[in-house]
Amino acid sequence: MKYINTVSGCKNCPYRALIFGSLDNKELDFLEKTRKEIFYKKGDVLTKEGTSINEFLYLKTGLLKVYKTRAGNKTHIIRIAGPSDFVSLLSMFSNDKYKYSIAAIEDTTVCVVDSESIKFLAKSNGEFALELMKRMSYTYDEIIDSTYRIRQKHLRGRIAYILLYFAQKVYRQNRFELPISRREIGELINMTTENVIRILSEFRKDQIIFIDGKIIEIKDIERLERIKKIG
Amino acid sequence: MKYINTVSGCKNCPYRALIFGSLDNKELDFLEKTRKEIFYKKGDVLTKEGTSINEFLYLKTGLLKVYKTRAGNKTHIIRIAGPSDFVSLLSMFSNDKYKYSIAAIEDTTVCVVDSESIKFLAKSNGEFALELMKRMSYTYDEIIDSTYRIRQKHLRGRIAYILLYFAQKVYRQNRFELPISRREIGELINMTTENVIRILSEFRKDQIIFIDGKIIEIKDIERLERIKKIG
DNA sequence: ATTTAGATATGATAATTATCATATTCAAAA
DNA sequence: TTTTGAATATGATAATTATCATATCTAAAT
Repeated sequence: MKYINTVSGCKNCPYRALIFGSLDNKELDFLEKTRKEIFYKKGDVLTKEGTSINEFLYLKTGLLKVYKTRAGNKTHIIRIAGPSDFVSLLSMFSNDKYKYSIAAIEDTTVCVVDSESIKFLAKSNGEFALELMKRMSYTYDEIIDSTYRIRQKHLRGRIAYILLYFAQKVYRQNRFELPISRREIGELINMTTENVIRILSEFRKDQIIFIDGKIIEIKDIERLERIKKIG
Repeated sequence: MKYINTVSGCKNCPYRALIFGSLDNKELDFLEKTRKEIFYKKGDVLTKEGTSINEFLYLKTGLLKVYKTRAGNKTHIIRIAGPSDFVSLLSMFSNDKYKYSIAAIEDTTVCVVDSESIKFLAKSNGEFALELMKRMSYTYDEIIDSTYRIRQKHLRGRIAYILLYFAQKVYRQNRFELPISRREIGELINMTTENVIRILSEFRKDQIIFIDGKIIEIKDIERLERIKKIG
């Protein structure tokens, strides 16, 4: 991680409206007092499950994974978070310890403000509190939805789901570089590493995708959509 | 459903401290203006996914299931909610439509207040807003946690999990009546009805449980705990 | 009282997925 | 450069789970 010289503050931040829309300039000044902008390299761990929550994280650029580690070192990736996701909203208001770990899966820039400042503003500004709740609830609902959606699919359907997720939601391109390993894909959509590799190979043989290491190109998106739906 | 004559108000409610601890008497009076107490019989549907959220529900006695219906009439039960659970917190602040359906799986009494009143108080009373967030976040975290915990277990482990859940968390007795059918158990822990029945029969043959229709008695709790852990 | 639909029950079989074994490639560290 | 460990890859097999078939039981509706 590396501190970045802050170029511009919250007031002109393109993401301001997403969550800080109800804060006035005075309140933003208050937030900025504890604000830091931090750069994390791919692979860096931002927070670890069980450690104290002191900061409110706010993703500007890059990609993070939110995950949980269970007995036997088994890891579940709960979600992938991108710009405009409010990744530390989870568990921040219910717990003083992180319930999830967060790591960068791409080079990432985050804004960090003191979590007590956020709580103070939530207390004093009801509009802001409602905005936080809205965001939080939306984020959680998405997690639950995708979990149940994935669990009813077969292996091929899950791989189709995750490839389309990266292509459509994250990179908005049919050709992209996977930010995570085959093992991590398995941790995200609940299957073994071998089967992730196997199904990807199947898709390659069926000319649905092109693979070169972590580079994936979707060649037959209709077919992939169909596989996602049925299986 | 049936309206109940309100005997005592929020001020003396045993659950007041759980979520309304930060509201003063004046604010409680405000809430009580729209407050109704409603009785639902087992099987009654309280809310349906997709309909407008107008009320804030607050479970006093009984048991509810929170569920989602997918394409092909496939149902997922997201959670079982009991007294002191704040069942309509989910999606209330992110959406004006329910994201989940709710039905009574036992005779149930709920308090209902206008959702706009709750939002008004959240806006004007920051402490209350934080309490709501805390509850909401806690509830969501529990759902996510149990989902991931269940999905890594085998069938026997899942049945052990759900039996111990009812015995320990819901009824606090080794002998209890299942509030849901075998099919619904499957919808909750992700397995087919046949396999739910089969594993229950296995447990009966192994003298781990006694079964008489919906009545279950856990005879060998240590063994069940072990099955829950390993499988 | 009879019908009927749904719930419970069990066996046989098919489908799905994990595990184990082994090989190769790749990238980081010595 | 060599070594080493992790990631990718593929096949064979075992384990797990779903599906299909069929039967009985139960409770609600006629």
